[in-house]
Amino acid sequence: MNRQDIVRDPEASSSKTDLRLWLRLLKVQRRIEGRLRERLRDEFNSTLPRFDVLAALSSAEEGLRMSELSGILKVSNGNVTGIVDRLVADGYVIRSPVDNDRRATRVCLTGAGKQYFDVLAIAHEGWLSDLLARFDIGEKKILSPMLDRLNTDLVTMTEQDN
Amino acid sequence: MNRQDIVRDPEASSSKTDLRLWLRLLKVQRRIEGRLRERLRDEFNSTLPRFDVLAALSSAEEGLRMSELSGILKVSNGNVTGIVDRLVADGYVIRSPVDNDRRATRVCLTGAGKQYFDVLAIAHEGWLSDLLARFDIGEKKILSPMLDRLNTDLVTMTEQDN
DNA sequence: AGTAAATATTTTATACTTGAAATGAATTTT
DNA sequence: AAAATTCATTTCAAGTATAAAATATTTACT
Repeated sequence: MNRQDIVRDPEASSSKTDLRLWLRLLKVQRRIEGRLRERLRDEFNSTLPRFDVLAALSSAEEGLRMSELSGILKVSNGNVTGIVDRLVADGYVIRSPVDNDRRATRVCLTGAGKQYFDVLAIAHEGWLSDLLARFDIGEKKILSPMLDRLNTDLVTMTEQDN
Repeated sequence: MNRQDIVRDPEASSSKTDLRLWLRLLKVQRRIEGRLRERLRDEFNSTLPRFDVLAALSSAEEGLRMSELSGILKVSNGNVTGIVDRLVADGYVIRSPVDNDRRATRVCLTGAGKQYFDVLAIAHEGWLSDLLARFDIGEKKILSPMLDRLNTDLVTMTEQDN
């Protein structure tokens, strides 16, 4: 069975199907992300990367190290440095030293940051809820765990952390 | 039925479910995109935005205007200007005037651009195929059209073009 | 203890991205 | 036709993103 045969058989060759699947996923992701970014900008004069950092910190009672933040958000260290710099300037987060390790920095929400994020989070959840309102509830129940399995498979393929 | 009741009823309140769905989609998208970017950089010293522009042009026999490009890729006009600038500098695309409209610019692949993209496209398809290899084939068949429907619903909600 | 290796973060260079303003050209209105 | 509007693109300012180099610190090894 040579390459030609593989390509002619719709069952055996899934690479075009895979490509289409990826492009569709990307299209959905871009549309949702674009909408969320637009709302954050227009209604809160904020951005998605800022929101992501605040969200990560808000689920960490004791704050997070810079490297934990970049690990959770899956972005580079240097990137987090810049975003945290701006959030510090705005008074929403603070950097503090870590006991017994002077290399590391702990980043925490300030009181103002907590208050601010609580408002953002409710709005964010609402926007998402609105965006997905027309999508069939039954399909959601299938799609969500399927994406979770896909992610698990990807983790296996890429041999990285979850 | 007040807000508390809604929140307590797992069927009636889907905003948490929607949030989880979005976060899962995002996680999958970031992982795949990260991998593709890594490969493009390591194996071809290129980037995803460049690839996207070349891909769009490669399906357009007569080339595309700048605004058509940004429309297809769903990125801003100014963004496309920069990426095309670099592709022109590399000799992969050319800008040419459009008859009867001196405001517009047509962007086309050069011969070198076509050759280059053909190589990239095959590699790209292969990487994707590898990444999705472990994901159940039956699930793919369900997931792909479901994402398509989700996109359609989103288009309705956001009242923009497809 | 003293050196080497590993770790956490920042800095740097470059590229991508947006939204808004600016420019130049075509179309519509008066 | 002149003026106003719309349109296509570029420019600009600010923010986001990566990879790689630099810095500072900690841990491991001898």
